[in-house]
Amino acid sequence: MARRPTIADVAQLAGVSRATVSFVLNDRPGVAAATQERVRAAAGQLGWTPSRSARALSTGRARAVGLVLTREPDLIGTDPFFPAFMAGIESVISESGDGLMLHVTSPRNEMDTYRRLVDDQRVDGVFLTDLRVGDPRPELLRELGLPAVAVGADDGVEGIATVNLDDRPVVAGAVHHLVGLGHRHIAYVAGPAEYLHAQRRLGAWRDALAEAGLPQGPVLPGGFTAEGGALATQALITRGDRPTAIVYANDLSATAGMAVAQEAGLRMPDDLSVVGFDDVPLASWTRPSLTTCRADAASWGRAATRALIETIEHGTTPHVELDPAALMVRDSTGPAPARP
Amino acid sequence: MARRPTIADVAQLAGVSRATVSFVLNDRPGVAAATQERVRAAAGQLGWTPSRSARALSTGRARAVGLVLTREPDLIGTDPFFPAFMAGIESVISESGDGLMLHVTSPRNEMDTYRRLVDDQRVDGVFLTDLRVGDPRPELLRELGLPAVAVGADDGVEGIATVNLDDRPVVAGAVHHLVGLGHRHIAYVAGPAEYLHAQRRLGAWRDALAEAGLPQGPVLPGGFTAEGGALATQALITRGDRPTAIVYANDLSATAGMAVAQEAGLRMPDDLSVVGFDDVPLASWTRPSLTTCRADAASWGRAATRALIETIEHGTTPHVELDPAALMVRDSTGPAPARP
DNA sequence: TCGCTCGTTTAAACCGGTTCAAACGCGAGA
DNA sequence: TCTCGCGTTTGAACCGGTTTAAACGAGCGA
Repeated sequence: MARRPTIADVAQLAGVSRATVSFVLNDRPGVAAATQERVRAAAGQLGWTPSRSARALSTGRARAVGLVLTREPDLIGTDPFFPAFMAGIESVISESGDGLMLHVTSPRNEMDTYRRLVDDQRVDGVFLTDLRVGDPRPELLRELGLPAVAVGADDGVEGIATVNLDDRPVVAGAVHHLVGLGHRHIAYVAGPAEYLHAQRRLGAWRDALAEAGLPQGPVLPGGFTAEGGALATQALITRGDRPTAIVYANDLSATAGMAVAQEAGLRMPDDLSVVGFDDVPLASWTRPSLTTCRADAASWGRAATRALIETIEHGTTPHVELDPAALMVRDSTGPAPARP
Repeated sequence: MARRPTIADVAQLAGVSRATVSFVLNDRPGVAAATQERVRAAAGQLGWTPSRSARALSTGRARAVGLVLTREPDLIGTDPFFPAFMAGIESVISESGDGLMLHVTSPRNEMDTYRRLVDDQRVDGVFLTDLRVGDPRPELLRELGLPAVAVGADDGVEGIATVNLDDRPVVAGAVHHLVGLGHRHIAYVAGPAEYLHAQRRLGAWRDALAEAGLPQGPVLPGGFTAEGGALATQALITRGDRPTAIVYANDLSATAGMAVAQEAGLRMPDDLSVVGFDDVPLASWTRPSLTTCRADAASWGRAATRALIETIEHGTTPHVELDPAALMVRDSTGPAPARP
């Protein structure tokens, strides 16, 4: 009696068949207006909500999308992208009452996680983030037939929707900003080479320097981590030809780099200019505040979700290009020091 | 033909009934060893995975847990707790092949989100985080009959499992640390008063001061935000009786506070000592590095998940107490300045 | 009045599992 | 030889929806 009402209860109360109730629920044409009214009233009176599992079973759709967050356990929480990205996803799927299945996994288990996602049929599609060079996932998903949208990939991925934000303009903008301030010797602290987006940012930096007619500065790995940024910075500032500016692949590296430089007695931006990437919440509150690049992760999430839904429902694979990131100029960049 | 195999296919191949296959799948006793073997072989040969939705429909269990992340849209991403917490959840549920449904919502829509979670029967239980004073959610969930575990609540919540970490020892430890350094005038920049955990940290600070025989220092709201921390700090350092140490409710406020203090010409820790809370990844890379309190969010996630599963499966409501947070002493705290 | 549409409604099969009462086969005891 | 008991297996109902082909009934033209 405290049992949830089923479609049969509604049908009986409304004096129609279950099929009719189902038709009304899915507003299918061909049901008389008066009947619709009766069914709706009955459903309302009983407080009936159709059972997800039953619908999933007969329609074959889970009405949920999946996000796999692959990180080494100790790096979880260092990435400012995901919370906002997830908020963007949610804002779109909640319109249709769909859900988000989240899986946090380590790189070792990543492929298994995707396989299980498919086997379990718990999601109708997945987001593919942090694409890597030679990434096996697009192939795997196409093979398994699971709709997917690649986030931050240009449209090179065959048969998979993509949502991309071109980092090049903003990286170029950062370099121009530095060049305009008189910098001629600009270094780069890169993210892990396996990531496509890390590669693209590095390439953009290279191109921007070339375009400005400047020599390629040194490139050191920073691994997107604080420790990596610190080590790279240490190496850079103790070189014979110390750069006057460093562009970092993310804010975490940049902030750690600033700490190391300050420790070494360098003043910023007087002795050294620093540019980050991400615009983490703390970026405006470091000393000096950090000049960095801000991408709108929530709108990535929204766009990616719309593209994914389109793939799921119509089998099309749209390629969406987002508004470029913005350069947030703060106090960590300033005029290049006079040449000694 | 490219159709997924069903239990019927396995049954046919193994030469048994569907019921038998089901028994083997759920390792129910009463199936001859040889038969089990045949069924397993058949399932393996066909690559059969039972359909989640079908199981969900007949067992009434969704095999997933829900996490609702309630934040103002612009504060998403400032909280270091959740990613690690989610990783902890995942590490437990993935053992049993369960899933995590994530919902990011704003405070306005929070109750609706919980209701929908229940109506949809998409989860077997939920985590209740960020409990507030007079929180309506425990009552709602008990009423709706959805198993839940309250995270960071003492066992006052009737009929709901709790997982708690007592902040008091570490806050007391921080105060003792400051007192030992000679500080007598210690201020507090608090989190939003509606949160239970913010209240408890504040209370712990009060008690620790009282225990040390010191007067209550000023308490200002920081709202867990950088801006709030900055404003509060500004107010504190321009007071007549400027405190020599400030304890902040979280690292975000503390870091912004340090920036403001430095801006005002104060040196840390010489003129002012600062203590944060959370130990965000950047805490060791601010200048000076931040003395703060570290709780192990991943182990919260694990403990909370185990408690939730216990509630779901046995109807019991365990109350788990976690290891207290640890004080990470860094460079932002030092001897109190000599009284002018 | 008969036959035909056309709009509306429905019975029944189906999705792919779980579960329970009943049937089955076989060896032991009477 | 017959019965009983036990371990094993199964048929059939069930979970709560969706879907399709067919039935229904009212209106209309011939």
